[in-house]
Amino acid sequence: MPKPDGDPTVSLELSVDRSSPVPLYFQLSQQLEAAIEHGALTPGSLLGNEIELAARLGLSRPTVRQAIQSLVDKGLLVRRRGVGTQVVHSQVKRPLELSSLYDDLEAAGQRPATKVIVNTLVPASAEVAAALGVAEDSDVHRIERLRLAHGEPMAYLCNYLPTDLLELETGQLEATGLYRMMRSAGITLHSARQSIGARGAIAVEAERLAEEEGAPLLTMQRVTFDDTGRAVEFGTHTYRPTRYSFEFQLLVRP
Amino acid sequence: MPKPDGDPTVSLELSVDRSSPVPLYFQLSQQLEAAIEHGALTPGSLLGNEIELAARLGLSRPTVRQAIQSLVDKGLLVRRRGVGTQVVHSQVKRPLELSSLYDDLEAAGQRPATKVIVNTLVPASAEVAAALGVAEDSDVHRIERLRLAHGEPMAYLCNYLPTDLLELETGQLEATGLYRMMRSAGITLHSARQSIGARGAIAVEAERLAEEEGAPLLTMQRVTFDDTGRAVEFGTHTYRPTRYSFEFQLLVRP
DNA sequence: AAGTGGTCTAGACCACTCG
DNA sequence: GAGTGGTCTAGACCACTTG
Repeated sequence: MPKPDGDPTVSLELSVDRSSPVPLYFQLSQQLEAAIEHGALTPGSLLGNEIELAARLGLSRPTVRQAIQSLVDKGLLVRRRGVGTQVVHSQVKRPLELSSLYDDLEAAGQRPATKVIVNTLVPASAEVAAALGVAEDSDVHRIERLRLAHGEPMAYLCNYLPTDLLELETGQLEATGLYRMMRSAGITLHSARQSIGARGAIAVEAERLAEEEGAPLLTMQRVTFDDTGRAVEFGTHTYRPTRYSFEFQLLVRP
Repeated sequence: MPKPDGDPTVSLELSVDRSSPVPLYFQLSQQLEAAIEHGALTPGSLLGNEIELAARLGLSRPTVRQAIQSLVDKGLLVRRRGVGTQVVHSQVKRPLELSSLYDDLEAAGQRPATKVIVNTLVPASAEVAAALGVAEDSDVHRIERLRLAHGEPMAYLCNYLPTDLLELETGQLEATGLYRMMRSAGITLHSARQSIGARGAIAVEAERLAEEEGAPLLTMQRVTFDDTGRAVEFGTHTYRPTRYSFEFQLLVRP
């Protein structure tokens, strides 16, 4: 009698606090995620059916489904009709979900060291104006930062921002990071349009990054939008490929 | 009396077919997406409240919510409590969602021309064995392909696959593409772990891509997993950065 | 105060998978 | 045939935003 994979029962300590302001489905999904993360729910194991799980927790089935669905969307669980819900077993799960690509978005500037080289207002070039959706030659913030790791330059970041969004203090930029500052200013980030490429370093880039002219560089351009569709940031970044690469996990949409 | 933005009413032809096997929420989300795409729902316009929409269509509110939620997940709509549901206005919406990164996953090989250079079995190296989760020196498929655009080489793709998954006919590979073949073989793709970087071309790479030695190349490595967590493909790709870059849209998770 | 989305319930029937 | 997830209903109360 071959078991499907792992343990079909769930003898897990799950409970919800109805007096908490945290939604019930969210409490459940957090507990399940934690159980997966620290191994209480092993890869391939079945979760037990939704009805029984709902009964055990005193929840309705839709609430339990909502919790499970959020983990399916994260790629941690897989549902199969007629079979059940299983924990995905993918090698190296945790550390790879939020990696550099998103990390840049989430915690830009959080790295060991970031040095602000330029923080000024400039008239928008045609390219910048088009990206940010502002008038050409109107003033925009221009920030240039050097990111260091272990004392070595890793990346050179050049960003443009509209002037009416937030204050950009150099000290805070180095301590807090750009994206965190935008969030604190009440900006709700929604999406970003990215382009990743490569090219040989021109003289000034080579000097900034302690490379030689013509050395391969990894490049990234990004325009970030808030939830009203307004462009809130345009960035042109160059990375030393020996020190940095983009690593991330991609979920295939069903 | 300043309107929030756009038209707060929805005078749209929406209807569902209850005799169809297509789920009601999916019928609705498709119609809404189509309306957004061809401009019937303009960016910034409000969708009208869920209750009224449900009543108008003869659906329950949860069903309408499910339809709306799927479009929120795609980044096409934004919900604000106390306000309503609005169409996001982001510049260039359609063509950028499925771009090269996913395109590679979805339709690899669909490009103007793909030439299969190598299609053979080889013993797995340590790196390949680790990526695919097979024993070292056990046989694996090795495929090398040259991708051309307008007669010029654009990328060189080297892929490894376990032997027990599918047949790999060279003709079909050139006509259909690797990912399509995997799907046809009943493999449900789930996620991929990617790494994008850059480096100078070594001699053999330079020759393949008609570049010079040391020229900057864009590189991508990927391991793809099916929904059981099994590694189904490992690929090492090199791109000519003057002909190819990775472009994609990133949604910020709430 | 009115209107919106956010959450939740307690059922129901169906489609699919598997033994 | 038994068990699973997939879909759907008709309500309910709450939290938040806005005028």
